[in-house]
Amino acid sequence: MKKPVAMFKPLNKTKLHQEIVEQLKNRIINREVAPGDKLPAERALAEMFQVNRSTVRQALGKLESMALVEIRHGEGVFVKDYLESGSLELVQELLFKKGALDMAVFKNLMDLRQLLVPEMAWCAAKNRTDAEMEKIERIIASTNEQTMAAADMQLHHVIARASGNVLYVLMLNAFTTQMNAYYQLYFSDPDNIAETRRFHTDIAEAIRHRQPDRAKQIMQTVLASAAGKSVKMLAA
Amino acid sequence: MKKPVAMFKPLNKTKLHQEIVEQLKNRIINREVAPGDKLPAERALAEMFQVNRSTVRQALGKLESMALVEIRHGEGVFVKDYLESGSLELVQELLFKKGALDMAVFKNLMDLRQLLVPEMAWCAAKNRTDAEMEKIERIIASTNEQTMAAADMQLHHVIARASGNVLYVLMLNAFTTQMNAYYQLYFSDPDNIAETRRFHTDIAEAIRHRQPDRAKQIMQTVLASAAGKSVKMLAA
DNA sequence: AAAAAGTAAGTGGTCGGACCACCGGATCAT
DNA sequence: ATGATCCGGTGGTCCGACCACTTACTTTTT
Repeated sequence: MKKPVAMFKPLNKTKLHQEIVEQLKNRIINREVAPGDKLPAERALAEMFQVNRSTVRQALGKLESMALVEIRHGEGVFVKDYLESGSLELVQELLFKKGALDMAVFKNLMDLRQLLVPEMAWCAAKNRTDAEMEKIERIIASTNEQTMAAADMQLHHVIARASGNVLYVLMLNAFTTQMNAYYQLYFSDPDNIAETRRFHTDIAEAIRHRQPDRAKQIMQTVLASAAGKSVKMLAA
Repeated sequence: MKKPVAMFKPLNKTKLHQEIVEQLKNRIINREVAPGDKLPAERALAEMFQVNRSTVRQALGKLESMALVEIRHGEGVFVKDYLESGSLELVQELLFKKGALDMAVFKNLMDLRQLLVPEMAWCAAKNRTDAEMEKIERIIASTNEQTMAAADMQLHHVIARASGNVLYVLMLNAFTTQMNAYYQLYFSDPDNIAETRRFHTDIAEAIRHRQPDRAKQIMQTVLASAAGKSVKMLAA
């Protein structure tokens, strides 16, 4: 398989059940259907969407594992309050609630990042193994302007693993997955690329020398700077 | 509908697809199948589990939304590395990986809690509305020894909402959902119930008077104490 | 010989239609 | 009233068929 370098991106071959998930998810998150409401029966939904019942069932199953609905055998499908039970996967939906990016949620995300990631770096500087240190340096060495976005994500991931706390890794995954668009915007500015490169060498050095406080401080500075710039860029 | 006070709890009417999810999930998390491995075809799995293919498909769909597998049309189902992509829902599975509670993961969880929850309280004391304050006091007023566990969870939830950061709420959900067993153990000690009651009035006062630093400090103290006790209780 | 086109087999995606399991309310018998 | 029974609505599972996509192999063309 050859890699299409600057080829067109493959079209959305949206699967039917995915589309159903999207529609229902949006209506639930936008509160067009209230928590506690009963959804139409599977057979009725199938009729409405003009698809087979098994397709509807597949979609409902996914909504259930997102804790957006509760399926009760013999009774029906009921909408849940996602603020009561929803999981972190919902971040992406909340970020783009009414089509546009919700600035309040974005700031929430930045705040949380500002809290978590520096602490993560602190732990990494304290607990890292030599193998992990090597991996960090390999990532930094083998990157260039084009791949900076990917490298930055990888680096964060390795740092999370080096922290010795699995939960940091899982948490980072939840955010990372849907931040691509934002990363692309951020790294469209060459200044940011240069700054990130500097940051990478700095944080690597702090972790190499096992200096938790310094690693934490570097992260704090960089994130604060990045968050500030992002808000400005997104305002435009 | 009457509330069954100390009634028997409903039995496990395990659905077939749930059981399939369990089996596959465990094998993946315990690395019995490696990331990148191809699972048997749906038709083959159906044969092995002695169920219909649609049941298998339902299970695979759930595994996919947990980011444990990747389903590629025309190719097959492939195991993903949950550390690369898994979400916070996996906490429960990791906690009980080989049947028993994994102490390392439990400590990870406590660490994360110690980082997040005090910050959450800080924000709540800063941003709370009067309506939220009322809700807090209502919860505290209407609780007794029996309902302390539930009240504590509710309180945390309201504080999360009062923080003004949706992500705290979602994050708390991810943990809260599967902490019932732990809560039950913790509140089996009357001393802990009494201490929690004191804590509730303290934190409420700090939030009422909008004293972020004090709220944070109270949370830190209480969580540190609770974490310490828990580790001891679980060792037994 | 190399490249292109075609073909077949394997796999996930959707379909429709059937039956089973479960719940809630109405009805009936006591 | 109380309990038993029935019945309609709903989710859970099953079957077997066909469609859509991918891969590897074969054939044809150049």
